Amino acid sequence: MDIDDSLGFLLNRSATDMRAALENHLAPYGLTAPQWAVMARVSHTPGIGMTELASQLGYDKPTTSGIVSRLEKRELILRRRSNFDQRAIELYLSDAGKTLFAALPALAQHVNARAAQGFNEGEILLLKELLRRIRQNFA
Amino acid sequence: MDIDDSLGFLLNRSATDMRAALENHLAPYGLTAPQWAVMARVSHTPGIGMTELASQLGYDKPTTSGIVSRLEKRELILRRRSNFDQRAIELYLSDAGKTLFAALPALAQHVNARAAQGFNEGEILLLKELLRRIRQNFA
DNA sequence: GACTTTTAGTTAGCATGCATACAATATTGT
DNA sequence: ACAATATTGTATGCATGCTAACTAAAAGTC
Repeated sequence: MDIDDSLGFLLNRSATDMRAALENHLAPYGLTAPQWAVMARVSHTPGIGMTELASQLGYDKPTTSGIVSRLEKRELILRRRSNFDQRAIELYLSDAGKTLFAALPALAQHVNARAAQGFNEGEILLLKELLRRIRQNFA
Repeated sequence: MDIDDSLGFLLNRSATDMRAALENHLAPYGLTAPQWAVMARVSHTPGIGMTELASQLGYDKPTTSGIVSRLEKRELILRRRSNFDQRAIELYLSDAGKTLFAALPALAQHVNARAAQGFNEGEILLLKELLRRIRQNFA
């Protein structure tokens, strides 16, 4: 049995390929895919906390904290202490972060469209459904 | 649109989940998934070179070289200079490596079976086919 | 044969991602 | 009120996985 016939290999490679395509578009802006994902979530939900952000991204907290720290160092994102819970922080895009994020073309759509080349609508939905079931089996 | 509805997210997460399950089984042996994959390939093709190994695994050469180095440090794998090409190396499992690899239960099958729980044969084949087409779109 | 180009592999640097351990604050139980 | 517990976030260490830059040896060109 050939290695590139295994489900794990195919999942790994297709995920990596798709991510690489995304990062190709992000490179001119100096962003990585996870950084872009963080900015997208914070842009969508200003004031989001670290735990909720990590949960939405599917990362653990240390990973998410690290990505946020690198974005903070570039002054694209702000950590603010919550007034209601001294442990919690609220995340916001800085003005520079908002400007940069607004300047990004519709990257996700573009990469998704490329991934879906040659597929019909039903096939994509089916693929997503199968992937969700795979995840369920490991939950 | 929810983030966990995107194809990229689903691919990434299902690949990570499956890999985590594999590493769960590998942990008692002190191996990671890529390390196991390297040992499996070298076991299958003794004397394989670094470039060919990297190609089969879908990694680049520096990544593969690093994984091999960590296995070599644990004396599970051997780097031998080729007699025909002074640049090339040939990879072999050490005796300890062979013993360890032989002691591993049929991990891939086990994890694959778990991933495929609730799927019929056709669905798995279809999923693999869809993933191959995704990869083609980014090739 | 000398020169150029390829090819095999490593080194260095960076950003994930993970597990573990920790500090600080909130919450709960009594 | 106060001790035990849970929760929020960070620090650390490690193994990927990538790009870019490099060395050494082989192959092609003239």
